[in-house]
Amino acid sequence: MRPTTPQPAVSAAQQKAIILLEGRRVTSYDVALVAGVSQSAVSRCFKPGASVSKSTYARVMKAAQALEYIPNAAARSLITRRTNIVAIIVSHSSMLYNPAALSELSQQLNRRGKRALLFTMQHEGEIESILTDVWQFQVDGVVAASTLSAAHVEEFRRRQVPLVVFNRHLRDLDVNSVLCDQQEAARLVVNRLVAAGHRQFAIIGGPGQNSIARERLRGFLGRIHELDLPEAPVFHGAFDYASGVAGLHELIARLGAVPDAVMCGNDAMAMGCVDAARQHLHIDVPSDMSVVGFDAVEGSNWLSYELTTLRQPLHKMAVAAADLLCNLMEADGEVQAEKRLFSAQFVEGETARLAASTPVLAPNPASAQAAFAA
Amino acid sequence: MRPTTPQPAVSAAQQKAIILLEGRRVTSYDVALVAGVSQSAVSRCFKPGASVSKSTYARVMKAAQALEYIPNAAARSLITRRTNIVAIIVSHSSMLYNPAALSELSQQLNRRGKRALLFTMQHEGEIESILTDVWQFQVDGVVAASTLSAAHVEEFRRRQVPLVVFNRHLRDLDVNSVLCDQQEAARLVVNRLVAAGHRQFAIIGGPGQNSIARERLRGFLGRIHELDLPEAPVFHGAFDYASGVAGLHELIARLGAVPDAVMCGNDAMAMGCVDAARQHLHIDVPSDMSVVGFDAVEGSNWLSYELTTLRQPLHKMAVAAADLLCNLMEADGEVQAEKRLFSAQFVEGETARLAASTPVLAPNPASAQAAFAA
DNA sequence: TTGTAAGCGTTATCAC
DNA sequence: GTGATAACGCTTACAA
Repeated sequence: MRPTTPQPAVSAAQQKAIILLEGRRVTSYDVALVAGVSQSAVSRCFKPGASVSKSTYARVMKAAQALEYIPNAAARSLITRRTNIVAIIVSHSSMLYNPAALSELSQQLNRRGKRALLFTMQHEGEIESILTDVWQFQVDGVVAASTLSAAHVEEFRRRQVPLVVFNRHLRDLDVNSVLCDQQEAARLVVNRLVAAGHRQFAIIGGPGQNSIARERLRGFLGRIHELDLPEAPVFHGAFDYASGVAGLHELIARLGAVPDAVMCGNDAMAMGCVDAARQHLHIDVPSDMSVVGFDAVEGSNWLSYELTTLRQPLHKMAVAAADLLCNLMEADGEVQAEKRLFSAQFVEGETARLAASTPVLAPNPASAQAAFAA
Repeated sequence: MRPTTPQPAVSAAQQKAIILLEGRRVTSYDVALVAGVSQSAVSRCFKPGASVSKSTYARVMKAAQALEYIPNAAARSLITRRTNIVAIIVSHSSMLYNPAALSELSQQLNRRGKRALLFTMQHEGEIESILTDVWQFQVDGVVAASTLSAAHVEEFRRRQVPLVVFNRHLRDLDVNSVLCDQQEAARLVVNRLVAAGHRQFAIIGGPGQNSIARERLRGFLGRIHELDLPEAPVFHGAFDYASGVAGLHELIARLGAVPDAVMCGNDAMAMGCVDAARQHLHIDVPSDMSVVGFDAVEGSNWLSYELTTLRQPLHKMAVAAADLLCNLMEADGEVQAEKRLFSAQFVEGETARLAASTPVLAPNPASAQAAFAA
């Protein structure tokens, strides 16, 4: 009774020696040689759901293991036209100030079998060279946590590369996006503070070229205007702690008085503002002045601050972005652009005087006017 | 006088229509057709330093621009055996607690024409599937900011994939690494505190499975032992703020007294410790107790903390890692493994009582003994 | 189920 | 300088 499985044509050790000698990498052809099957049989064994007999599969896998064979993704993607790579474009600053978003995104993509090619952007100008590389690498899709021009968005469409914009409001552009409603959140802050009796506001905003900062500012100012409150001075900061410190000093100088509340474009600036108030100016926060931040970053809830701030549902947003992108990649055709809008959650904290937790004023302008008319 | 340059065989618009119709991507062959040259001429135009005549180059580039042609990286790397991709393997936690390191690394690689394929690791177990993908994508090199086993390191060697380990001390492994001397830094902390009269220490360490945390702890304990100081109780935290709070409470309970100084495995825990001391236990920091952190993260120098801590030269380290990796990729052969060791810088801050800024005790054991003997 | 052979889109070699 | 032509390592009809 001799074995039904034929002896391998070449021993694994022998073939491995040859490969090492020739200085090349292990290919499916090597595995085929050792397993005594055709090269295409090897290929089929690595394709889930292909029709291969149990015995061939076993022989191939044994040979593959012996040779430490791993399929070459470049060769595969050349023919399949899929790379399993998703590009993530992210600005340097959002990486430093909001690492959680990138971390969540990468994780959600991994979970769906995609790997992330990371593009970090220092200046707006870098976007061109980044996009060139994005096209070169033939990524399956892109998540952009950065501002894109209409021309760029159009190029994505022309090249048929699925794009999801993460937490940037691209006004008037028909583009898939996942975002948190920054204006709504900012308006909510004003409403909550007004309900507790604040009237004179001051604002420490983020960088003017940052779309999130602009949306937040727009929300603050719009709501203040709607409610006919005194004009609020604005300091344009850089999203860092020092801007919060400098901002408070300048705003008080400009107002000639301590405002009822300072609303900040992010938490780092809010913490700078709180510290400047307490330690430089001996203003009691929140008794004499309220301070509100944005983002609920690591550290905002620590005992020394317990900042009143807003939390974006980053986890949900990352899941939504990954889902949306994967759907687009499946569909492969033209799909109606979709925008998924999330709401930030108010974190009461201890740096703002607040009324009962249910806001007296409704969060949207129409019903707010109704409330006033009544 | 008719033009010397022949008319294009096909107009760009025409060819573009065909491509769109066939639903394929633009290839160098399309460009060749439009430019009226051979495909290999097109290829040469995109290879820097190839020999092409001015006029051919111009015609090719014009056609390429008209068709929005970008070379396909997969096809290129199939033949050149270079992908221009470097994998960065980083643990989830170091991404959250030290985003600057990743940011610097990605930047330095970009500067050298490499793109970063990001692998984030939640649990140690994921390393296997990550490495499988690393081999698949045929990356040119890997920067690992995570612990690797000897077997993994050996696999890198077998597969001839250049590896640089970033800020992990892989004991007894012959592997290229760039790291900050955590033990030296920890010993320096003890020295500085002892010089200012502290004797009874307590330690809030990081997670036991984290190599950096272990090194720091080893440094603290080793120096305390060498100096014959009272035994220091150790609390094992999780690198987060809450561990700092809980740690201080438990350490005081265990000691039955307030220690002279608490040394922490990172800044988040140190800030938790400072807050717990000041706000829960009404211990004055630094008059009644000193607290020292590690890493000098964003926030450690804010007014509410002004933490005494240690700064790793992350920028220099990222540059060194990128340099080292690029050299390895050039060399392509066996090179003696290199370890580049950096020193952390002491940040005096305001949470520790310190003597004159020059430490009385020398930082290394040999000379310290000499000092005692004298 | 399995093997043969034709691509995928480049770069590299080598005549001309 | 330029154009054939042969790789690179894989997937996928198609035939057996």
